[in-house]
Amino acid sequence: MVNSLVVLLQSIVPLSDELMQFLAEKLETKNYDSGDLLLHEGQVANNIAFIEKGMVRSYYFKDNEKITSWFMKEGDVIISVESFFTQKPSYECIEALEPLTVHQINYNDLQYAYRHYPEFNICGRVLTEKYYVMSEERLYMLRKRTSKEKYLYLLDKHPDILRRARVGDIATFLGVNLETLSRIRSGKI
Amino acid sequence: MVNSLVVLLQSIVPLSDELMQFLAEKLETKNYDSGDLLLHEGQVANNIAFIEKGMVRSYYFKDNEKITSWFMKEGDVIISVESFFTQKPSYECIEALEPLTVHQINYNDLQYAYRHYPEFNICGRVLTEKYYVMSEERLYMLRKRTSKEKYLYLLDKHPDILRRARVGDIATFLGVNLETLSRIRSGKI
DNA sequence: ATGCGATTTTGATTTTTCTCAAATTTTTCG
DNA sequence: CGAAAAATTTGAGAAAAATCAAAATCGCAT
Repeated sequence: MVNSLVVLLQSIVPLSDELMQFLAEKLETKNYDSGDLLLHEGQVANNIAFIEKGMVRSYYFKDNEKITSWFMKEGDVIISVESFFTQKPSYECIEALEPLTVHQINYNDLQYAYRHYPEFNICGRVLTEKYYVMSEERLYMLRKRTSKEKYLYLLDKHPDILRRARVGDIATFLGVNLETLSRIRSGKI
Repeated sequence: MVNSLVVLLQSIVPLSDELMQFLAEKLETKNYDSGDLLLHEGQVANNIAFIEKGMVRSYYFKDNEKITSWFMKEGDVIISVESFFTQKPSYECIEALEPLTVHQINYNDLQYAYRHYPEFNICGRVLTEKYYVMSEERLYMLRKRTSKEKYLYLLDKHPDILRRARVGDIATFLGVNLETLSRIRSGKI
């Protein structure tokens, strides 16, 4: 069901019947297994997806190491920001960390909706604003000085991530060594 | 003159004469001296401003230290993202680092423009997308491991900031000690 | 030009974090 | 269930960065 997405959009601005009809036609539901990639490095992000169930992370390569850029879960709208907005090849991958169900719409259909249903631009703007604010919050977190401060902030704001994601993936997100994070978690630091 | 702002907006989407008229009426030009605050901590960000000339930084307090969150300069649109979008009191301050000229519009007028001139939402969305991408780029920079890597990345992408801003302000932005940054700059690290 | 305050640089030492290596625990799947 | 793989924890030593203290330089106002 696409219901939870409709609820989200309607909470921003009432949608016309035609727009609802258009979205219902264009939205595609997809399922992934844990470990599957929704977006590969070098590929242009062609879809924007709403997570019905499960969790993903985006990551990029640096010196052959996978660096996590963020985690997203049910209720979130996911894209590779830069690639989708600029329609250039992505430096990021998006990986399912759990069995995953998403509803997605492609770039062209989305742009069509923006052009033909003016109120939909409000949805687009408000959602973009929301994700921008969240991006700034991650910046706030990463500028914390010590590894322990970063960990504690993440624990406070996103305890679910610490429960559901791997230590190694969280470590690269925080810019901390895997072993250091393990020591922090077990109270040795 | 508000010309450079109009050029920016028109490059995103053609604006109707009425909208241009509305903006011309509502935009207010303000000048600040170096060191002046455009936004104080605890104040709700009421204006979104386009920088005609000069540079600013946003910062917040942590343990009585001012932590720089970003630098913005001529051609940029500046706000305290979180406070303006959510209309809650800001944890950030915005400080002029040089003599500054901005053109600003207040929150209510902007919301009015979004409601009455649908095409203006496109401007809003596209600008927000652009700043979102830039925010993600800062995250990329901060996740670099060593202090030197962060410095070199900033030098590569924003050499003007390194020229125009104080070492101490750049240091808190990068999450690096002032003395460490000084040593990196002089090649001792 | 000159002196004061702010900013930046330099030095020595301590603390934090990383690295490498290995042991342990957990998860996956035939 | 049980073996293999993956993930996490632990330990010891090395490297990076922070801290504290002081000197040097810069920028501005008189």
